[in-house]
Amino acid sequence: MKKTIFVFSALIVSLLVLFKISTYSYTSGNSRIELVISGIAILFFGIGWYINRRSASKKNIEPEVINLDKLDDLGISKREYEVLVQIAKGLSNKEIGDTLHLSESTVKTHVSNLLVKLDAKRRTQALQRAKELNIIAI
Amino acid sequence: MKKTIFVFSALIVSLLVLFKISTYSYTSGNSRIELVISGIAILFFGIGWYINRRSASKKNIEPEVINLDKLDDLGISKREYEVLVQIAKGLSNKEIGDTLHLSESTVKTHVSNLLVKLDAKRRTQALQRAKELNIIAI
DNA sequence: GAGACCTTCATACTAAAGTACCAATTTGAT
DNA sequence: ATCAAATTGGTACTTTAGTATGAAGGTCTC
Repeated sequence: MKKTIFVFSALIVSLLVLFKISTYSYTSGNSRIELVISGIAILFFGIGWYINRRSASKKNIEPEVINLDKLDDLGISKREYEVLVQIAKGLSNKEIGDTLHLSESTVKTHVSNLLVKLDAKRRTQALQRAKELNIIAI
Repeated sequence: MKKTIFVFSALIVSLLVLFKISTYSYTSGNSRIELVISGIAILFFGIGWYINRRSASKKNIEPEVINLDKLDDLGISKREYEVLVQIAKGLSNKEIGDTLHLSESTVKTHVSNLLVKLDAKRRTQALQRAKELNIIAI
């Protein structure tokens, strides 16, 4: 985010400089006008490239957009979802409890509820279902 | 993020307009030059956008190719891999035995070997590792 | 404020999963 | 043909996972 602002600010500044040069060349003859035009062309080519790359890379990180609306449909609560994410990371109930500051007992409760809501018998099946429903990252 | 890009783009456009107005006052006769410059700018912006989009979409066509060569590196046998695939489907050891016509005991042996070879403590962690290594489908 | 959830945790239990051995075939390569 | 690895299966055991049930505090809505 900060980087984006920085890059755009730099672009604006360079634009300012380019236009300043262009206005100079008006008064002192049209000798450098081609240079200015090509500079602007390169600059905007870069801008177009950059903007598209940003939006494209975002799409690549999460090709299937995580559908958080489905969580409501399935009745999965916020905390339960957090547990689900940790399951996907391959953690045990004990480890999930440590990372989320919960007792193993509480994690078991959340997992049990998740299994019912995802219509699964095991946590591995829950992961499979969650992937089908696009509610967790691949 | 998109909003930020939009705002900055709008800023650049307004800058363009401002400079156009300012240069009008300098040389009220040569209004064609600015038109040409801004036209070129827009054109190259579009070109940059388009080219990047082409290269980005090419990458998307083959997002994650399953790397079966890594199976050799990890020493995972054919049968073990078949078990791994069934684990990814969310099946239990008993169910895997039924689908592959094996005893649960044999499945357990394969799973245990898989866990060692994938450096995992649980089958869920094995799935996570296998996904990282691109040896199973997403 | 009563009811409906969510969150947290506990106990006690059953069911899987996983480990550590061992052992008999089968397959593949040298 | 021989040797190593793969495949299959077993027993006995420990560890997780999952179920059932209860309970208490918090939040939000009607």
